[in-house]
Amino acid sequence: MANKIKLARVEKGLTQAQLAQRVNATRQTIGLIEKSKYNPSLNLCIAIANELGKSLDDLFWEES
Amino acid sequence: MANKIKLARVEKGLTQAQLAQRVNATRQTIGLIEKSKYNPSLNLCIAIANELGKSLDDLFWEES
DNA sequence: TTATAATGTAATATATAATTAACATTTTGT
DNA sequence: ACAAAATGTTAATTATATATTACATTATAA
Repeated sequence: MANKIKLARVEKGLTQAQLAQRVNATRQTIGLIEKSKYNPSLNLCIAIANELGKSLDDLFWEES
Repeated sequence: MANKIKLARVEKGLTQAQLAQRVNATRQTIGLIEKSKYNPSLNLCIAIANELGKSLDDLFWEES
């Protein structure tokens, strides 16, 4: 699940720091979201999705 | 945007309090999210979506 | 109308997301 | 191998989502 975000980021040719800057977050926050089971805010999720050209479902949804 | 959640909830025949209980939140939190006065956590968004039979995009995504 | 359920809303308290700073480790390029 | 960039990770602090309590207002049904 986390790797979907990392994959989308790398496909865009962005570092964690670059993505963080573009969504007004810190590198550490991006790293934690990509890695462990962080629980980010909806607004941050939306900003990340917009920046990576994906939707919320693309990055954060798991079919149950 | 906020009304999408309210609409989905009413379609399911649930009150704010009932939905809140099922997603381990409070009635007030649900009410504020419906009024889009809050920035809920991803986990809560996912719980709400699952409970209402919708996806994240269905409830929280706006095409930009 | 009257009672009751549902929702709105505000104050304070608590849990945790997110920041900041710092240093360690890994990766990448030369 | 070496240096630089990228990422990992931890501790302390700040910002804010969420809970709790309480009361007000609006809907719904008898």
